[in-house]
Amino acid sequence: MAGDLRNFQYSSMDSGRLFFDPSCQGNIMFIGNGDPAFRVFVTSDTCYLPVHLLEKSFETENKLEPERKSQLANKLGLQPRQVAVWFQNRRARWKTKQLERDFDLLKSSYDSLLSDYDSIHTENHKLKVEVLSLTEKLQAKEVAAGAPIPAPKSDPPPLPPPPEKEEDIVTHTSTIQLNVKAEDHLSTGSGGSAVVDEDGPQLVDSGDSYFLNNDYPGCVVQSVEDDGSEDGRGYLRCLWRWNRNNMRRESHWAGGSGLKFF
DNA sequence: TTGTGTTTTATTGCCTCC
DNA sequence: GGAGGCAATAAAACACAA
Repeated sequence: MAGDLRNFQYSSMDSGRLFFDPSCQGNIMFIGNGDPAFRVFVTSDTCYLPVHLLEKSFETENKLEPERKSQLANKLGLQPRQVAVWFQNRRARWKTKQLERDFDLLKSSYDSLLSDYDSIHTENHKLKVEVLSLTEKLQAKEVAAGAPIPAPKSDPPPLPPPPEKEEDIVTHTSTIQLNVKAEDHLSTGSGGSAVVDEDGPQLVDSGDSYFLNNDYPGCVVQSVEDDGSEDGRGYLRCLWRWNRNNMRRESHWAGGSGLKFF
């Protein structure tokens, strides 16, 4: 094959010596000794290795219509089937990468939620301690004034300390009885203050719309009182819950929509 | 040099759409 | 029924550490 060797630099990764083939109308060169498998496409300002040409085409459209397949195959000196296979494998690689990106996004979202959970849990504990302290002060004041003292229904046991690691949260959460009923939540209305359920220490609503609910064991539930639909109904929605073995949180599970209308 | 892990190319079987 | 897509996987090439 007639021609000469020229320096080639496509990028920091792709460089070397090219065999320039003047018989190819000046726009195709070959890496090394001219093996057609290593041809390079040259425009006025850019060199394309075959894979670059395929990549460029893939960026434009990741599906390959027959006409474009034939064009690429002709240009690259490949069988149309090889071009099709390349696109197929390229789509598979893209999908894998996309899954990795999605996973990273979900993980950062999960970490953020976990952080929110921790701070809410800490705040919850502080408020409970404050309620107990104020209750004791009130009782002492009533004793001093000679007023009859209503017997407390029960002394809520102290909450365990807030979890610090994900594994701790699993254990810790399983120690809390989730027995606040939806009515309890709804009856707290717009007061916005933390409420201690009279059966125990499960507090749960700070007046916002996230709480624990017996209809959804293990769930953190959101109450949506007006979903914007014409029927005017609201609904409860399980935002996430611990899976069966309390090993991890899950936001979707088989067997239900996670919605309960009221 | 060799064992091991990764990447790329190609094949197979199944599914969907026209 | 044929074309094309996808998932799974085999085979070859390649990279790299011991």
